[in-house]
Amino acid sequence: MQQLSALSPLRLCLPGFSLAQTLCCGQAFRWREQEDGSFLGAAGAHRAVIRQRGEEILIESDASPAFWENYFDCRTDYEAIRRTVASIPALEPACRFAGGIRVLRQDGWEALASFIISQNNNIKRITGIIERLCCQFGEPIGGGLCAFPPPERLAGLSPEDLAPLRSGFRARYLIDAARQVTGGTVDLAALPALPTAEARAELMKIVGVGKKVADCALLFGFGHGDCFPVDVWIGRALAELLPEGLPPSLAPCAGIAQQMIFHYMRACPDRAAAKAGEC
DNA sequence: GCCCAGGCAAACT
DNA sequence: AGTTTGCATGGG
Repeated sequence: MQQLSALSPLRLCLPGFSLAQTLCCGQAFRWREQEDGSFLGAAGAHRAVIRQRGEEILIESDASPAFWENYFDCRTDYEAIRRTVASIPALEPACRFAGGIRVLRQDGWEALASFIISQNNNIKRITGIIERLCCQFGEPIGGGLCAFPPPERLAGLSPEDLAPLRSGFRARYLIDAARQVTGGTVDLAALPALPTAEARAELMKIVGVGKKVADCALLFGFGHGDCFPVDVWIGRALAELLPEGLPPSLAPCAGIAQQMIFHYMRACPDRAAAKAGEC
C-alpha cells in the first residue's frame, strides 16, 4: 500500500479559503478532522489527507492535481463572489462568518446518493450511514477507507441488503436511484449541460428525490451554481434576512450564498442576533 | 420519554 | 391544490 505521506503534497493557493468551513458545512460527508487539524477522507475513489497552512492547501493524495483543482473549483473567482454577497447588507454577517466556504465539485452520483440519505436526517447520522455504505459496498482504497460505491454496485441489491447501513426508509430510494442511473432512465452525464429546471425534473424521476434533494445534488454534484436549495429552515431564515427574495445580482452564485447562509444560521440559531450580525 | 434532523410520498381534505 | 401524516433511526 502506498504511503500518502511519502508523496510530495499538492499545493493550492486559495485566498480567503477555509478548509474547515468547506469540509464541515454539510455539503460533503466523507471528511473527518484529525487531532492535528488535518482532514482525512475521500472524494469518489480518491483518498487524501488535506491540511491548511495560511492561504495554502496541502493535499496528500494519489489523485492528479487536475482532479483536486476541479474538486476545489479553483477556476472560479471566489473573491469576486464574496464581494458580491457581502455587498448585500443582510448577507454581510453570513459572508463574514462563512465566507471561506467554496462549493466543492463533487462526483454527481456521490452527491445524489448522499443527499438522498440526507433527507429528514442530521449531518452526524448522514456521515455514519455514508461511511457504512462505503465500507460495505465500496472498493478499498487504503488507509481503511473505501471508494464511494458506484450505482452498478447498488442496482442489483434489495432494501434488506442495505439494512446494515441503518438508512431506514431511504434504502429503497437509493436502490431506485442506482437502478434508474444504470438503466438509463436518468442520464446523469447530461445534467450539467441542461437548464436547471430540466435537470431538476430529470432527477425527480427518482423515487425519494424531491426538489430539495434534486437541487442539492445539482448544486454540489453537477455544477449548477445557480441552484438555491430551499427547505423549511433556510426558507424561514431567508424570509427574515431577505424578505424581497434573492437579489438578481446573486443569481449566478446563489448556491454559494445559500451555503454561507446555511452555515451561518446553523451556527447562530438566534435569528434576531443573526440578522443583527451579533453572532 | 421527548424532540429534532439539509424531505418526501401517500393519504387526506 | 393545498395540508397532514408516516416514515426508521440516532443524538441531544
